[in-house]
Amino acid sequence: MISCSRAVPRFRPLPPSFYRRPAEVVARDLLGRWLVHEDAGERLVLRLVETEAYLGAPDRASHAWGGRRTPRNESLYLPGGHAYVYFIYGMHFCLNAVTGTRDAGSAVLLRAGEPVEGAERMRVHRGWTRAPRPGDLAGGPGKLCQALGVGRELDGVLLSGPPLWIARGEPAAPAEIAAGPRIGVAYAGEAALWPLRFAVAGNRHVSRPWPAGPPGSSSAKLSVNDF
DNA sequence: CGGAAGATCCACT
DNA sequence: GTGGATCTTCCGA
Repeated sequence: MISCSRAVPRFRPLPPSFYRRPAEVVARDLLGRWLVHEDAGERLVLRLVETEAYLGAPDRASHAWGGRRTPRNESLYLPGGHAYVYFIYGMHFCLNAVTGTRDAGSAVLLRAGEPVEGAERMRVHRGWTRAPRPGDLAGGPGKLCQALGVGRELDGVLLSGPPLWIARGEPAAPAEIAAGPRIGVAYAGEAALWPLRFAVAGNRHVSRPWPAGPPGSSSAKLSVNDF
């Protein structure tokens, strides 16, 4: 039999060229995509519902602010399409997709996802004994990594195939994308207010309730070019 | 070399 | 809504 069995269209990875665009563009375009981690024969899949863009040197909230370069954030300077994983608060990991060209220092933080496959395994990873509620498994950057079993060993890997990649999935329509200020970056001054947090409007798996706005408004019209 | 802060999460009041 | 956990990393002295 001819080996034509390589087709895995359902989990076809996004190409590196997808990531070699501005972080705020990639952050929007990642919503609805599938984040896949394969480990020890088990496949865990999340549909991304919340992201944040970090713009590099000009962005005070970014680990690459002012061109800061240390052993810890070295992979943040890889070409777009690589993973940047870091350890924070003494107990959590956060996963980013690096964007732009080599040395740009820009990335997208993957903040929340909705279980698509392997929810039972994610529940075990997260330590839940009872039925989790929406957001319990991957409704936050630390939770997302714990649910998928992502740690520092994946720092710097290419996100275009096993063990960790992002697949085409079901991209969110631009009209259903909400934008707002990023979370946990108050120290960044004015940059903290830039509308670089994106989510699928109304999705129950986001990390936090969306900032109060006019009822029914998704602030989808907020332009990232306005600052 | 020491101190302080951190792209978080959870339990508790 | 508030505070504690927990420890690596970084910067200033």
